[in-house]
Amino acid sequence: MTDAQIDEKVASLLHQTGHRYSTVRRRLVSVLRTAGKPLTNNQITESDNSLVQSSVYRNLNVLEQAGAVTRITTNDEFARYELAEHITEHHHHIICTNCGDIADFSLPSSVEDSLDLSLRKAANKVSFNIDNHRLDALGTCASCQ
Amino acid sequence: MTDAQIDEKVASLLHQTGHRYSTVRRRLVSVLRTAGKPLTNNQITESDNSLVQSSVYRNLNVLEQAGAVTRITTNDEFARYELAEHITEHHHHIICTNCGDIADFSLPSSVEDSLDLSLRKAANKVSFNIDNHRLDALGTCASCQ
DNA sequence: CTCAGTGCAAAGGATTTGCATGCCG
DNA sequence: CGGCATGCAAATCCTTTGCACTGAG
Repeated sequence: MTDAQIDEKVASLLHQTGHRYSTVRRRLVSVLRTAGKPLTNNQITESDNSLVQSSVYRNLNVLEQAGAVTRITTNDEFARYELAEHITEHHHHIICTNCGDIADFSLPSSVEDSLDLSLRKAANKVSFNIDNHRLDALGTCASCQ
Repeated sequence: MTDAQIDEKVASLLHQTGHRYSTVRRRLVSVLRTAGKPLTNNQITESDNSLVQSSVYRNLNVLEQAGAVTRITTNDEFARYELAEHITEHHHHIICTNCGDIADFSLPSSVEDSLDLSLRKAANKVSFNIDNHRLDALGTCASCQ
């Protein structure tokens, strides 16, 4: 998706939920798009220091409810945000268990498919409805090795 | 693993790291074993109200560093703990996105194997060393549907 | 104009820590 | 005994919220 297409998509999502695509929200989307990986609130305000902590939190929540960004948690104490998958595409994360840094990756669709099938079977047994899955690889990044 | 075997294993892990297998720690292990799914600090103190919040936190950290329990985070605001996989066995979680409740499940080993292989390939591309993976299914539990 | 959005500062809430006391090895 | 472990209360720190002001439509 091009930058313009992303903007259009996010604007549409926001308007559908009765929100404006304000300057701060545009900057947030821009930072997340450029990063290409999930960012903490701190990483966001460091990337663009015109942004204020509380506004970032508030707007990430708005964008999440609009379906434009996704909140993810690793095992450290910070929540991270990335653009939603219908804006980027389905992917997974490699998480550094030492410093918390994240890289994105994708799986062959054959693997995704057999995974989906197995998940659906497993969910039946415990009476859950599955909407989605989340697969993370845990290890150490290049600079922590 | 039988209860006695678990106790022995945990005791060994603690002693190796210079800790005692105290009464509180025994109760913690007992609660986690009985639950059969990851619990929050609150769920733990509710299950055994002889346990005190701060001691539970402190001892979960000790047990985690000893390798006896694993800390996991869903997308809600609470950390959860379960017995480590070399005490139970490799498994995954189905997380209710509404109430945060968790159920355990396992995958056919054929699926696990192809997954592992794909993960290793993907990790190479971004110079990560993979230790482990984490696969969660996200959906709604029976009582939230 | 008007109301959603913003920045600042203060409040919330899960988790951690200091300290005096208790108890295992 | 000696030091790790515990309980209580206070402190931390990420995140949320109240409020007065600003700005988009």
